[in-house]
Amino acid sequence: MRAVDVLTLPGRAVRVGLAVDVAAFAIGSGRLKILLVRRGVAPHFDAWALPGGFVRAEETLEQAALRELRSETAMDLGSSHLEQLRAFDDPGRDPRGRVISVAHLAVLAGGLPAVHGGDAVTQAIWHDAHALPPLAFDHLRIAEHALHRLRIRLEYAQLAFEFLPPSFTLPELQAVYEAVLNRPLDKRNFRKRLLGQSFLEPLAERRSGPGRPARLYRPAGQPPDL
Amino acid sequence: MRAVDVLTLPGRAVRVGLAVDVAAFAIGSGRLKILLVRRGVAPHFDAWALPGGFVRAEETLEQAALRELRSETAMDLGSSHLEQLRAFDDPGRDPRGRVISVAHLAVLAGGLPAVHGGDAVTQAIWHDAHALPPLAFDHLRIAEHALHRLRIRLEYAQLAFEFLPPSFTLPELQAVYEAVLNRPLDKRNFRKRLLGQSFLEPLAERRSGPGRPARLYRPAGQPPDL
DNA sequence: TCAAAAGTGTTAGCATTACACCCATGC
DNA sequence: GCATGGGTGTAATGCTAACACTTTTGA
Repeated sequence: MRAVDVLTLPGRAVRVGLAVDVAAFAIGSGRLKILLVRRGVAPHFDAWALPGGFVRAEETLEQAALRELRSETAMDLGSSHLEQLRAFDDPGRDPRGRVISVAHLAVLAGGLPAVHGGDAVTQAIWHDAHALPPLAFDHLRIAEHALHRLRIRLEYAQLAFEFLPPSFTLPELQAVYEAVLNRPLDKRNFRKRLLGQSFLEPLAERRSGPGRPARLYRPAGQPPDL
Repeated sequence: MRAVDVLTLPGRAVRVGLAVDVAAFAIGSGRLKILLVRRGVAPHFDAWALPGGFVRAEETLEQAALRELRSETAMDLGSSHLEQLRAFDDPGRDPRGRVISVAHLAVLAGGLPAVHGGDAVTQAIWHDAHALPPLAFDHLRIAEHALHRLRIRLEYAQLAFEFLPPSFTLPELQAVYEAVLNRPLDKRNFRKRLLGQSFLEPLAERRSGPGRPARLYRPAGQPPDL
């Protein structure tokens, strides 16, 4: 690949800091959680924030997002869903000067992965996504934008599956919808709607526990196994 | 405001070129048009492209988009709709090196404003948006993304009004929908749907021409005049 | 046999689609 | 009076929302 720092730009072209921030969601105890870090450096020392940081010259925005998640929270996104939201560019959003941040939405499968503080961060926690504390920079706006997009994707794409392991029961899927939308749904209507569109493929096995065992499903359109 | 080029970034932080590109749409002859420029400089000399260019240190993304539109096509967006789409960051999208472009969607009111070539551009034209020629960089992807967003906004927000002058007739509004969706709509169903949701406020006047004069409307929720 | 959770149908209201004729004006 | 485009209603269909009991298992 071409060297990047020799990029020749027109005279007045930008020397702007480019950052990424990530709103990472997961489900824990039936509630929607968002990943927050406590900043260990200025500016906004000790404030809660979304994980994120500056993009390096040789990486894509997505790679930067993955790297920051790993270094700040010790969490590996693996094959989880990651999508770009938009750039936030309010002048004054960063007291250090002109920094534009490209926000991302991540969705973690299968509960709350362990996280802990790392580079430039003293803590990393999963916080209730419907009751956010004050956040550094414009991260509250970013988090709200991310939640909004998440809800749209839930209805519109099949993003709910991304919160779950490869196979799951319908009550588990319904719990995801309820956690993200933050309201209860009718069981019969939910099943009718989800099974009606053929996004789901029933599996032979069932999941047992207390009560009647539930049928397992997986997202349709996958090869039987791999 | 703080000086920007003295921004101190962590050692390995980015020195990436930051650009904006604009997919600007308008309606002409009942068809959806998109604004294209013919490049007068390398790279992609002489190729068609979306208007755009590098962001300067002191401006926002939106200001950069407006400035590039003005300097490349001599078009002033005025109070027209402008919204950000997303950042495009494929490594290799620009042969000069690492350049990330934040794409924007613009909607022009009241037909096709005059445009002509300007800085670094030999021509500016309104081209049929449903039959795009090959475009420089990844601008075809950007244009398709913009068209997709435009269609979503049409149904979901009230973006159709942005193509029209402050007051307009229902047949004019329907023509906007038909141009953007690129298919005919039923007149009765269209009127029922639009008048049912109370987005429209009827005005006293009518617009005359050949045939029966049409009632004028304006978007609801505006003060009576200003 | 009891507790716990999974599973199952019907009805009413609402939105969407398809479809054809009369109305108001200018020339 | 005729050409031009604006304006109007109804019936069928599909989707959404509300609602309560039975089934299957483990303890």
